[in-house]
Amino acid sequence: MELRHLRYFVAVADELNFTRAARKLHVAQPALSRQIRQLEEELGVKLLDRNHHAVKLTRPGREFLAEARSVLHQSDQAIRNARRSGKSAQTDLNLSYV
Amino acid sequence: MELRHLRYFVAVADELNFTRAARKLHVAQPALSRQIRQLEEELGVKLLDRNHHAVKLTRPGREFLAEARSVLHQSDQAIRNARRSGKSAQTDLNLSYV
DNA sequence: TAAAAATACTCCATAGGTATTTTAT
DNA sequence: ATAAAATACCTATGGAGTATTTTTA
Repeated sequence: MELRHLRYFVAVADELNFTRAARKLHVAQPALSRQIRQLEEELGVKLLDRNHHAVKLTRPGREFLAEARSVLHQSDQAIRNARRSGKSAQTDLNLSYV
Repeated sequence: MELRHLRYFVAVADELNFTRAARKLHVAQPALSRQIRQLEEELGVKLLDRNHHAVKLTRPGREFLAEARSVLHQSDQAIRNARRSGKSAQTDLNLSYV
């Protein structure tokens, strides 16, 4: 599993529509379908009910969605913090040269 | 950034040695080096000091390490929960057929 | 000079694209 | 008939491997 799977799943869960989600993600719809299927296969869990015109989260899907959002949020925070921390480390470095 | 970058970074941070970390990850050392470099480039932050024989975490690296571990832990939990949730959803499904 | 990381390439796995089919309304 | 997802097939990006070079302790 990679963050890409979580990003894609969250997009589909938000749209409840593969075609629209794919557009938002700037990928083709079949590519998105494949990644979601791959995720479900790796988890061994059906996350979405595709009932033709109506995409619906399963119960495990709803639970996984909350955790996926949380992981993505946390990884974004890690990136932000690293960039901030990098800048201040740079400042420290400069100071040590004064 | 993908989870792979975090897995690789944590492995190097644990070993403080690219060669050993690569062995543990079952990848070649140059592949590992590239992914770490890529991560640093994406973050715009040097995470590791490679001082030839001595790999050391930078300060931003130490902070990022804690968050990387946390993200990986959380994503593992999400996988576990999904599998558990999937099983119980299956049980529910069966029950509804009784 | 010996160790470890970085480079330079090559290769291939797989993410992604296009075209088409299937499905259910 | 239409809209949306799945399938089939192809392309190509980039992750990974091998061989080699660089670096400095």
